[in-house]
Amino acid sequence: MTRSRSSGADLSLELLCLRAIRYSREWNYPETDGVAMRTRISALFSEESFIRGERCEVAGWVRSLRASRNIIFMLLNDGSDLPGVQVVIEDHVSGFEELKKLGTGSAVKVTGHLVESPGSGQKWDFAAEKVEVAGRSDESYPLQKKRHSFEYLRSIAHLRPRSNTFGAVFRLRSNMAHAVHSFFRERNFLLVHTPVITSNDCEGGGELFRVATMNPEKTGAVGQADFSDDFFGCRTGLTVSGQLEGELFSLAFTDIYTFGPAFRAENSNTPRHAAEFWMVEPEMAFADLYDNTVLAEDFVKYLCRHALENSAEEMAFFDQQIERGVIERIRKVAEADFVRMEYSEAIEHLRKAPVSFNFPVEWGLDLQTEHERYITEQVTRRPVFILNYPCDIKAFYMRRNDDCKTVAAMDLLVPKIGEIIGGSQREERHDILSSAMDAHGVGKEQLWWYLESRKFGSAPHAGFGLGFERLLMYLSGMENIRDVIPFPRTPGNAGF
RNA sequence: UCCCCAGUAGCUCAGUCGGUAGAGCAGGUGGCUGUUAACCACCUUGUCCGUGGUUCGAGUCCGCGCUGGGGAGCCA
Repeated sequence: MTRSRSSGADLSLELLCLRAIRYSREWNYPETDGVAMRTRISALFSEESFIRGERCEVAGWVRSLRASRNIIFMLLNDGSDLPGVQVVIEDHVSGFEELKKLGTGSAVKVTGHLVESPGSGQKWDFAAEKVEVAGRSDESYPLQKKRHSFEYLRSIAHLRPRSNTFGAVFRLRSNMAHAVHSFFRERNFLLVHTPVITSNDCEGGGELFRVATMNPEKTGAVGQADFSDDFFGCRTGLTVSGQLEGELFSLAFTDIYTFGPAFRAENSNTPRHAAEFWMVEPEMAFADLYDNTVLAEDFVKYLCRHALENSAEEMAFFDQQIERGVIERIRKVAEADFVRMEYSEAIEHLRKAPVSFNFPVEWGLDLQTEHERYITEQVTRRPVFILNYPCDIKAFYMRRNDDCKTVAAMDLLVPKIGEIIGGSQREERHDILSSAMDAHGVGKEQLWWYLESRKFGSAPHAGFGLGFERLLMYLSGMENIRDVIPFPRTPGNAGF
């Protein structure tokens, strides 16, 4: 729907496209009476021809409607921006009396033009010449102009994207997904789509959802089922991570990343966990743990800057409605130098802490949420990498350090959220990886290919995983992961 | 999965000491020449989450269950 023409484009192709658009426009909108095409509301205020008052057509859903005898004010939103546009309908417009009764949520197309608004709430009005009702909204439309609780909005997930908050959240989500790709593309990382269905259920990342075509009512309990007769001929499930396959690609394309869904069948009931979520997982060959922290720091800062610059309207909304000061908080992260701290040093800080913790602090034990938040909120007061954890509390694939007590793991902790990134340098030495798999009880029969990658040109490599939804929570101030996922899956919830 | 809290009209919530159900908003009707969560008048709306118990009587007290929220664990 762009109205500007790129100069270098293939002209004949462009003409074909324009003709196709024209045909489709005539098909879809036979009564538009010479108006070029539908204009997105966000484009209305940024293009000079519309500001001069050129006639055009906007289409969207009614957010609110105020009618008096001779005039109707209709707030129209098409999802392209937060405020939408106020459509002013005067009594000469065809169907005026019927339009007065139009319900909130109705879908309408309006032909008209921008005029400067004499009112005080907005700069521009859209003066209607013609209003077509595409779809009326029933009087039971559940979204009201006043504030709803997020809990209630979750129960109407089919309609909540039409609310201000979720409009902002999902525009931010879309922008940040693009930012993830642009960050890695600028650095010449290869995007790899790792499989969603996997046969290795021992990646260390929690319970798998089973994938099968067999009918459990006929074959009995899954534990007794014979998977050799099933579709894949073996036990399969939904992936918990694309990392292992990502490593294989990094050993061919050097720098790669995956960005896709991951699934965990854990019975987690917290505001930070979902059964289906999206992960960003870069992997770099010929890179060590330090390189990994550099990439992670650049990545997080890039994403913060991107949100502030490219979702400024949404960030201003979050700052006002969701979390006061969120813009300043994100700006500080974008400018901060992240701290790098050894696990052992973190333990020392915790032992010396003038506060008491509910969980014990001792070298060899994992850091609890309360410990992580103390470090990043009280000790460093900025994002901090915790490096080189004891091997016993980390996954089998992490590289054993020379002290034989720690592995080259890293967690990035940020104020308010805690862990936002987890990663490591990978064990590239065949014999050490082999014994680590034995020690962790990881089946080599299933992961033979992973182990074998260490036989043919194995190289030092490192990578990390960033939970995309946790990033969105961090950027927006939204406090429940269910409110940054379009249709969230959590225990007992897959209804939409 | 464990601990704590909550569930009353379509939504947000009030409901006193256990005495028989309320407000605002939404919706409906009418009014209003420029509104801004419009305003004014009138009107409609209840399995008080379910279930069992205590009691002359339960929205209110007790048990169990369901759902939601917060915290913890698991983790991203």
